[in-house]
Amino acid sequence: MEIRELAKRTSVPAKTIRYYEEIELLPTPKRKPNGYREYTEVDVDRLKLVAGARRLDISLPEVKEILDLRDHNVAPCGVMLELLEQKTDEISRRIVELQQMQEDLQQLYSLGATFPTDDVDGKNCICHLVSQHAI
Amino acid sequence: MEIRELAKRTSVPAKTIRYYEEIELLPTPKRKPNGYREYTEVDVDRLKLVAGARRLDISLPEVKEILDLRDHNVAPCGVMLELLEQKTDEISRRIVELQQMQEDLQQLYSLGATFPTDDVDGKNCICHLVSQHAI
DNA sequence: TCTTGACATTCCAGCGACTGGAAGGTATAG
DNA sequence: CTATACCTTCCAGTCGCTGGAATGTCAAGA
Repeated sequence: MEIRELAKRTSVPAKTIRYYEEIELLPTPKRKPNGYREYTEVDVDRLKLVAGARRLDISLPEVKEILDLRDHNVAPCGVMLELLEQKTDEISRRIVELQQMQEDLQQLYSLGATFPTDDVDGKNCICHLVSQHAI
Repeated sequence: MEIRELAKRTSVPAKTIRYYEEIELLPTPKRKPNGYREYTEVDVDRLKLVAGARRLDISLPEVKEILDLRDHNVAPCGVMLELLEQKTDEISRRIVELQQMQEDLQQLYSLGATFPTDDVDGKNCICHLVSQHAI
């Protein structure tokens, strides 16, 4: 199949597929006589793994690690499990961060909304509150 | 004051200050006879606003918009309030996304943990689950 | 006076994960 | 014959810095 069909079957844009090839995440495919890339079911499988992992916010270097194991006939399941656990932790932390930021934003908003909105950076301007918003 | 002190007083690295100048977020400062940048309290205030906004995940183009208003003696408070509200919404959405991802990860993990970890991409491999993990 | 070290300057390159666009080739349908 | 819908390559841009090289400046200590 040509790149367009691979793109369709994996929901990965053709542009992105070429990019993955460039960074050696996907092997250089065979070419048709006209120079077009030609893919097989194996490529579909491989790219589906990449796409699934990306949806789980697994980075491309991490995906590469998994694929490299598989390419050397080493089962990557153990590494994948570890990775998923690690991602879960990362995301938990990120959620906490965002919730904190959410609180900060809302607090500033409530306070700032009581101020006049025509103050060019006086002390009663929400901009002043933002300036003072420390770490 | 020199760049080092401005950096210290705003907790913004000197490198970042030069970068902000390059993208015209900060004005080109006066130079001392030796070519070193020289800053004043006005610069401290301006940079504090930038830093505060960045901590609230407000993008540099958005910060620029705010500063441009202020530079033209237009009170940016209204725009800032809108921005904070918008950021709150964005972050809410992001939190929901991450929570969904968290669930997905945990589900895959639990299921995958029951599989053998020596399967080179058979159907009983967590990698297979990841491949099938649709949007 | 010399040297050391801690600053300063500029410029260039890289991160991550694409995405857009230009310039050109190819295949197919009307 | 042309329109269109693909394909190809290559270069540049996004965002917000950050690192590093090469070079200059300044103050303090031996």
